[in-house]
Amino acid sequence: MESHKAKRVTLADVAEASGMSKAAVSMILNNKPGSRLSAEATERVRGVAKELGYRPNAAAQSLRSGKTRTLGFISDQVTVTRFASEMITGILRAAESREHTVLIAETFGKPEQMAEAIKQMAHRDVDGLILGFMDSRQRDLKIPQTGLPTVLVNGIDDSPCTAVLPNENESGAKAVRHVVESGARSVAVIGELGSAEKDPRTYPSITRRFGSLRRSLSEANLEVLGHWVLDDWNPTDGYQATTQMLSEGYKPEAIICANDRVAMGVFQALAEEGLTPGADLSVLSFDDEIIASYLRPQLSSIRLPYEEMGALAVDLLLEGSLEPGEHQIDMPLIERDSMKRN
Amino acid sequence: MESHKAKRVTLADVAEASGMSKAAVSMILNNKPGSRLSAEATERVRGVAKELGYRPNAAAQSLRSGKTRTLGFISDQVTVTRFASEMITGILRAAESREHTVLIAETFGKPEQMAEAIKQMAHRDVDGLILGFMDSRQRDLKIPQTGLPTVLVNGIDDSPCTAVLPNENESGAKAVRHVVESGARSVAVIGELGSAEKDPRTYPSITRRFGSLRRSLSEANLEVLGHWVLDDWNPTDGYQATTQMLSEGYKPEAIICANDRVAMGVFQALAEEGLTPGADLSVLSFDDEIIASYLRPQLSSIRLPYEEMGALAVDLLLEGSLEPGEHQIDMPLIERDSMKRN
DNA sequence: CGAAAGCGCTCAGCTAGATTG
DNA sequence: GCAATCTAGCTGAGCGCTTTC
Repeated sequence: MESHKAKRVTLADVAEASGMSKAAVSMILNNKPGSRLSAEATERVRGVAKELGYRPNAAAQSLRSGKTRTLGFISDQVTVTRFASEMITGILRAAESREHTVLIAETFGKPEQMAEAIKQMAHRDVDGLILGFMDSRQRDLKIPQTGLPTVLVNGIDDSPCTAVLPNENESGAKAVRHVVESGARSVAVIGELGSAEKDPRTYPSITRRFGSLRRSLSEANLEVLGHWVLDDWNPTDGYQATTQMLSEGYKPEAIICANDRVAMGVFQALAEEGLTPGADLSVLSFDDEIIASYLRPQLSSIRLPYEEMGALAVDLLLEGSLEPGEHQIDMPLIERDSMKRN
Repeated sequence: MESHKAKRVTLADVAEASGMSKAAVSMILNNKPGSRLSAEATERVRGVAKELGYRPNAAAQSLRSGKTRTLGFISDQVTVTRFASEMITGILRAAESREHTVLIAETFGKPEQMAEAIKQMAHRDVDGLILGFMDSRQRDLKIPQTGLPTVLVNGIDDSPCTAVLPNENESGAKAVRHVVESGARSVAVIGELGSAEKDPRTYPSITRRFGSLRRSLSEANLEVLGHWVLDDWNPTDGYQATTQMLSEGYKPEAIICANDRVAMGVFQALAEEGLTPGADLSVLSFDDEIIASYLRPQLSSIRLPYEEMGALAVDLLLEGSLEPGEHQIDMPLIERDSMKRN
């Protein structure tokens, strides 16, 4: 008679069924080096294990070994943009290839929940911790000092730590170069953020993006028709700025937008004036959100490489090379149809 | 002399430091009912635990208790739309309020990886499993029979199981009602999917959405100016269908779009003809993706309630009420500015 | 290749002393 | 004065696994 509860198969069951000791079975199933077990026994144990449907108990393994083969990912917000999703994908891919699983938590945009989330992860004894910041405006991360190996993604902190960031220090230069190569002679920049640059720590990405842009613009052989400063980066903002620019008589051959959402607004304003990106003028943007490919024509954009960033964070954690410092990842230019070839 | 490795504080340490037994400390820290320990002792133990920075070892607890307080979430794809993110958010919120953490995995769109992912979760002994399907076209889920309590979100399977779905059986009716109430006399439906309805199991949502639409349309006092069947649901498809419709001379007072991406294309085509949604005619859509609020004017849409779906899945799992069957969640109408008031 | 010792924790069961009838 | 009952806590076994010896 079987017991009522289909008890889970344990190492001991396999050992008994195969006439071996638990130790031997353990060694075989983990193919430990240094063990000299007969091929015949190895074969037999493997067979029995499979037949019985043996599955090691992770809790027991962790308890014994002190390693959980688990990574923790805490996001300030699993937002609505593609960014969180791609970061998760990158993390999952990298973690899987190293045979780790990932625990996920979110602070729901409330910084004070960070400590709680980290405590949860510590309780779970994750082997490493990834802190992802979607809303990169956040400041004063208040990262509790656990002993956990930690890497920040898309965020920086005052305390020395390992961080992975997009290479915004080059992104503006890349944009300008692309515009120059397209043959445009004049350019307008739409979307500089009014408050953003007051505190570089608050908006590191934004500050760097525009810093790079401005430096490159001043060196390039381009007539700069002005910067339009916005309060926010939504389509409406881009729409209004563009409408105003057009009404003031400016006719730039190229427009560089702060991001794709403002570019969407730019497209709308342009359309109302009968202007078509890619044909009448060039539009280039940053981020490469999903809407970039929805626009007509499709928008060329300099991509935020979140998936790569997530993957790198995992590699850093599992490679053990955690000296404090920044790792910058190239932002690739995604060429689509919004640039006019002159 | 302290040992070199700052050994982690265990229950035994707290017990010793407070002059109690491990059992007593365990009871106190877990405030077990039925135990009658002096208030004084309770106080003292709590104090010592905090002072020492005691943190229970989750692996040991799991091993002993057989419960991991962990839920597994496997997604077929952590896509680029808002859906996966919202589902995760819902799951995280619900799980947190019940003091569970969540392990996440993805099949990267490869159905054959589902078995592997589930095995991972089983190995980790999750207390429950949530299978999320973003790409609801998937068929033949091939869910390995683990003994794990499982709920499907946005997917159905041949085997009897608990599933959470959006209430698409009413979504079409809701749309038609809203159009009728707006005072429109004629309507066009853009975006019926050619292949979708051949197999209701393959696209349950789509099939139901259009089933509901068609039933309601036939009962409503509306002139139906035709259904435009599309191959896919991207902006380009909506754009082309609308352009063609307009060129054939149709002038519906309202357009119902299969989803927001299609609606985006519809907006583009309308704009080219000088037609403004909300002023010249009504446009209503489904899903309420992020782009719905980016469009000009903002798009009214019947929302896919992914966050609620995720949360319900958790509740179901943790409540233990897992009879096979479907739980349908209302799809709320998000009113914005694309409906013309007649 | 086996025996045995735990990893840190929880749970059922026990006990020593204080209070009652 | 003594058995019965409480009070307040302790003991020990063992979860399933890995790792000396």
